[in-house]
Amino acid sequence: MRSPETQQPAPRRTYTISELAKEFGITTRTIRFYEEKGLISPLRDGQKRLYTPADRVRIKLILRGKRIGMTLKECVEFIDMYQPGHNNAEQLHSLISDVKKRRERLLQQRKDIDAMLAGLDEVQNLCETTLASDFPDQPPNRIDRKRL
Amino acid sequence: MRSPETQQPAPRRTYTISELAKEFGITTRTIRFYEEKGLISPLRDGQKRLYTPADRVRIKLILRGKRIGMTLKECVEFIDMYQPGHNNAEQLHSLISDVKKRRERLLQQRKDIDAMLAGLDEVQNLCETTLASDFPDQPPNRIDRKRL
DNA sequence: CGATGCCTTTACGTTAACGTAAACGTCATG
DNA sequence: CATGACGTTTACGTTAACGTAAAGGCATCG
Repeated sequence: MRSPETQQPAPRRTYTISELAKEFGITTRTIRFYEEKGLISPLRDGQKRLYTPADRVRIKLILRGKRIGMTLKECVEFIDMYQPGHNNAEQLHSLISDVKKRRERLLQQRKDIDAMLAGLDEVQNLCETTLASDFPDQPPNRIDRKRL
Repeated sequence: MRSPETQQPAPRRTYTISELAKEFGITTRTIRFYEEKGLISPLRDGQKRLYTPADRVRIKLILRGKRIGMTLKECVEFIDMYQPGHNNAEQLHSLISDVKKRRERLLQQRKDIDAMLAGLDEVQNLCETTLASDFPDQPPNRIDRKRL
């Protein structure tokens, strides 16, 4: 054999549907649903689905999108931005325009989040100072002693 | 008259439903729906709804929550954190615990957003360098000249 | 006084994103 | 060879968040 120790760089693995479901904390139904909607296209071993590392990444990206409130449609749109496939100048300009819009939305969302985080800080401070002043030296695990 | 020029500090205004709808770019149906779900409770002038500045703020907060993917239920929960109403130590501790959980989620969301923003930057750079190298000196507003 | 504009309520329709159940194949294992 | 543990397809159910339409009240404008 020529050149031993020259195996593929590693990502020669595949995943079953339940492996991925478990890893991501979702159901197999959800993964099949994403396929049904064209978000992923796993290989097949006979009947059974086989997921490549690339499929796994797509799912990861989908879930990331969902966490910030994107619809599945928006998730695909976003993921598709990464794929080249676009060639001519017009398409490139259009893509840049899309990128800019997306960025604006993301920046707005980050503003929203920062505002909410600030609010949470206030609330927590208020709670803690109230606790410190109204219930000083509260021993932990004190039995419920209501009024008097 | 005693102490003239001593009127209310200003927020003596109210809003109609369509005023708010227009301001926030939503429909009156949406606003009524929020009321139906108990998210807001406007005053009435006979039949007609009258919204106070406080109502307006609540709507603003709801929309902010929605922008980052919160459900309406979550929006109310979040808004309710601001309201005092909680008195005893147990409730305060519980509230602090809730605040911490919310903060974790928000921080995760911000991570997600930052990652996506980084991705967008990459895509845009790629587009622009491709444009610069493949289509140098492209005059702006060139008339559509397809093939030859 | 009829049309227009804004408001109301009631109620059925719609879309997204799955959940849930039924009914079946396939392999390994006791 | 029955029994799980996993996989499959098909199909109907569900929830959230409104959309849309029907039918009507009240004021104002020309």
